[in-house]
Amino acid sequence: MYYFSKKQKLLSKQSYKQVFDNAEIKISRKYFLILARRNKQENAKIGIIISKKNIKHAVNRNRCKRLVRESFRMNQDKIKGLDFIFLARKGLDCLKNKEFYSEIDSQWNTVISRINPHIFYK
RNA sequence: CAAGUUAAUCAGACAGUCGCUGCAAAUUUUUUGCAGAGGAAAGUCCGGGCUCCAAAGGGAAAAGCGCCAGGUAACGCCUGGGAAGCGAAAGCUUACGGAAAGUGCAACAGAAAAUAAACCGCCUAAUCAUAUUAGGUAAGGGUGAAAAGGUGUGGUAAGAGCACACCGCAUGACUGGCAACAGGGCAUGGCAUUGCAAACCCCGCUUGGAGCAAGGCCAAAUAGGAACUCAUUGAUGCGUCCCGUAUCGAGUUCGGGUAGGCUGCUUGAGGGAUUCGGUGACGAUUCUCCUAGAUGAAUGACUGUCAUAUUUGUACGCAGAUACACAGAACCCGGCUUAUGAUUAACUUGUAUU
Repeated sequence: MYYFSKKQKLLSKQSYKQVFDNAEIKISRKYFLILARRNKQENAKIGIIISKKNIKHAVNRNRCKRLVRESFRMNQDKIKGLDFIFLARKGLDCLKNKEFYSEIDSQWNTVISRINPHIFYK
């Protein structure tokens, strides 16, 4: 089952800091930046950061968050045991939903390909 | 049909799959059921509730408001009325108290900007020879945002409320109105009081401060600490100042409150309907409904059908594609302001037809 609860979120300042300080993978694209780091748990976790500077209206910020979360939810079994931080850049809110998904879904695969030598999953 | 004015309503609908937040129930950790953004949730510009600050006291200062009456928990809001202004009209707009309490300012231009004044002009007199000096004048010219009532007749050296008629203005009574105010009616006055109070100011009314990160409870760590008794007149604090007022130093006895969690938290000046009162804002009455509570912050995604708009292809039956405004609750209400897609109704003006 694909579900998404508080277990899959980064909740505290410390856990954010850990990912920022020792990010093993960086994926930079035009509209966003993904940081990733291995954790010692089974779940994958994600934190989403969208600043007011980059996306002005609260409606669009919420929409981006929800779409990123949805994409993460559908792909989470591929990327177990990793902590992510998703940073939005300017212009992310201009994408339509379909374009949005095609942009992000492909990134999970590149994450796997980079991390694959180090990790085994059941 | 076109242009405009004023109100009101809606914010695509339904079904399925996966997911999130809260509540309830079961079973015990997973299921099932129910509920889950707005008219502006926005700007944070006003006004309250609620909470704490020391008993939230007195005075000064400061700030806000300002036609009248009503509504309201309250307001800088709303309703009705008055006045002034804008518009051809429907209608709209207004910081709309006081300038004879005092002070101040009025750029440039202009002769002069407020105890009036005299550049050109007009008139009189003198000199002198067509200009100068002295006086009178406020009709004409020019300047300005603004120039000390207007028009006409009489009058005069020329003129002037100097006099008269009409209009305007001021004051007083009277009439109407709760009042602001109104009155081509009455009396008095020859006209005084130029404008600016969004200059100081005066008058009237209002205002203590800070905010749910308020505040309360449970509580790892670490240092200060709390109660009682004794001593004392300087410091600190009460978020503008003064008055006023609270705390402190020593000894004894007790304990402490940051991370984190819980609470505050959603039943309320609540919504809907009926009847009654009121021009209306609104008030009263009875019945009925319960309708988000997140906290690295839920309310989403995908698919299908129908509906709306645009557009492409049309065999005029339809088929395909695209789009669907402004915008996201954070303690809660009442307003204001700004953003914005439609639809409907009433009214005004113009045109065409009958």
